[in-house]
Amino acid sequence: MHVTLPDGKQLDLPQGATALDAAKAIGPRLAADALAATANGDLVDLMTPLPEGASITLITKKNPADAAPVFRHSLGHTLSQAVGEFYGRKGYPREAVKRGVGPSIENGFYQDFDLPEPLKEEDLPEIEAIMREIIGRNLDITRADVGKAAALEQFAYDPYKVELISELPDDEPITFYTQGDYVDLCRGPHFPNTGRLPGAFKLMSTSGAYWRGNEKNPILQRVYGVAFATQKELDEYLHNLEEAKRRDHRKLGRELELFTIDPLVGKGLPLWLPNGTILREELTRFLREQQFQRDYQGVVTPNIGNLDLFRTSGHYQNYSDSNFSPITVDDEQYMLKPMNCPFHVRIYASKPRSYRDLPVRLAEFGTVYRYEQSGELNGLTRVRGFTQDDAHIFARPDQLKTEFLSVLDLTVLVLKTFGLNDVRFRVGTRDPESDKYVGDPAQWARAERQIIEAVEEVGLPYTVEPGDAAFYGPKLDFVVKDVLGREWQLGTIQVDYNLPERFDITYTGEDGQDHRPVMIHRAPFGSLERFVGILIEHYGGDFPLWLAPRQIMIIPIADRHNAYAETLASEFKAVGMRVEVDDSTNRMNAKVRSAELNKIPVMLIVGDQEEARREVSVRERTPEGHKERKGVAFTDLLAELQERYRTRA
RNA sequence: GCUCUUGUAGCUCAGUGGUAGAGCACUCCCUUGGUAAGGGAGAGGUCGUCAGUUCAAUCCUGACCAAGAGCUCCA
Repeated sequence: MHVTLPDGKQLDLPQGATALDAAKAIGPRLAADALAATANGDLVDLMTPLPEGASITLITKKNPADAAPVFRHSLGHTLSQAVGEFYGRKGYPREAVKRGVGPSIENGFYQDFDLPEPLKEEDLPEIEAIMREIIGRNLDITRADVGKAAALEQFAYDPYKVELISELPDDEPITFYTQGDYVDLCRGPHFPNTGRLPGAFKLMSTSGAYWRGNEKNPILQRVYGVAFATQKELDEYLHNLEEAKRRDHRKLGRELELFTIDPLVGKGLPLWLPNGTILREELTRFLREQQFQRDYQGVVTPNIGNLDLFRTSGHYQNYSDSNFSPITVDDEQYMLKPMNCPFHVRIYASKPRSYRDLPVRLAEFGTVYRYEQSGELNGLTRVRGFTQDDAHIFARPDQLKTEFLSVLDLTVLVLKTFGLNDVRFRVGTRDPESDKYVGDPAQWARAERQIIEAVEEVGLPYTVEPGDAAFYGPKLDFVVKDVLGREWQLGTIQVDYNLPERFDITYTGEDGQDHRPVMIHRAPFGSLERFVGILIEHYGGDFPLWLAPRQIMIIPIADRHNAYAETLASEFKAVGMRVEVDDSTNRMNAKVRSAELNKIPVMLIVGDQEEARREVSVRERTPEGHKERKGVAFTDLLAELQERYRTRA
């Protein structure tokens, strides 16, 4: 057989040769340094026969990060082996530890176990130490093909492995990987020797996980680890974790008094405190302005509606699991609204519509209620009652693409305003295999095509995810990366041919006949709760001036300056800015510290010098620390801050 | 919803089978100060809730409530 090397050279090798054979054929140094390889772009290990004619590259200790999924997988095995030894030392037989799956994942690996007694977090350092011992033993990792019968016999004690093996085809060989006395059923790939595994790993946590992810199955104990090619990367990762903790919106939400969640009110039902309410109001004001420019019309609809409304829309039938139970009043049933669209459809239907009226764009900051599983609730990012920046566009089919593009444009503008420049789009399309979708497949295909055309026109990266559509139509989700590189799903745009059908809404066309409009559902923020939660973490609580709940703190140096401070404050208030005077009996240093801790972006320090000349001394928070300007004329500063607020700079 | 962990003052957290402590925040007094903590005093808790064991429970047991991590889910 032959393989092709990166420089285009062909290499002749005996049949069944592995990447290690290829490396040896090139040179002994390379063979000694090799860790893994790629064949036709896929990661492979050094022990597996290469496919005939493959283009291969070798991964060596010079670029170990390229083999990250491989060493993470091998570390997973090493974890598995270490846990076996850990229970062995406690006196359990080796059969007592049963194993689920253990793949490599982003940044690390995990392994599921069925253990004779639960593993505690305190045990992790000891297990990690055993892992390092195993690495120190320099065990060769070998690969072997075994027949199905022999495989079943070898793992007879482990029902999970038996289940996995049973499902493999009868005629194909089953691969085992062995390191020392540890053997596991595994497809690979793996490192050639435990001694080559990087030391930059750490066991992080344990948790429960259902066998094969199905909640009807037994729960296994999962151990998570992170692993990198170098200590530097591991340190960076751990530092980012710390940073994420520091920015946690639940923590900042409490410290900055943005919101609270009170068990007496109900879980998943956040209370917006005065400071958080300012954030919300600034966001809605911003979006209202943008929507006004784009000819949206505001509407307001109630929080509950007749059950028949939701029967007609299909929400009652299709989402029965995640609706709040209906409320019976007199002889009628009502439901808390899980979506605003049925109400907007009825507003559309409230009068005859001409083709000249379309598109009709109805917008509402509408609060909806969904019964999320209690384990899913999380701060502001996953709640049971939330306000969508919702709008529904009723358009003629020929207007769909223009409207869709205009919505995309608005969305990109919104995200850029918050410095969320790293955006990708996810097109959720229908899974032809599934029957959860309603409507005509031809219409689906048309809508999917139009979405993809629109996204391509905008030129931003996108992926297509079959099976990710809503039941009534394809959708486009926006996924942004925040400053820490974490991905968040924000708003969504959905094309809907179904609801107009279900509610039988029409418009009169040029031809005098009734025609069916198409609907676009869209929410650039998604929900205000979630968006604010993400913004808190994105900014780490350091909001730009226009969003900051507390914009300006005036700090009199001594209390004889309080009156002057108050006159300045009233001028800021007159132009609608949020200002306070710190007239506490603290010293100035403590006042500065307090304003810093409260992340107030602008501090104005006023003493004798400032008062005499109607000046202020400005201290502003910056990402690097702070910036001071002394002897600034107050009228200039007022104009400057007012302009920054107005332009949302 | 499931598994595990946690629940002590507004916040962060010590602690004990004999009904509780620190720091910060808060209130008051002194201090009138120049860019991240001046000093002193005081107030503040049914130790998540309800049962049980015990002479005695914040501590042990159970149930419930809530939170956290993970799994499953997300129009």
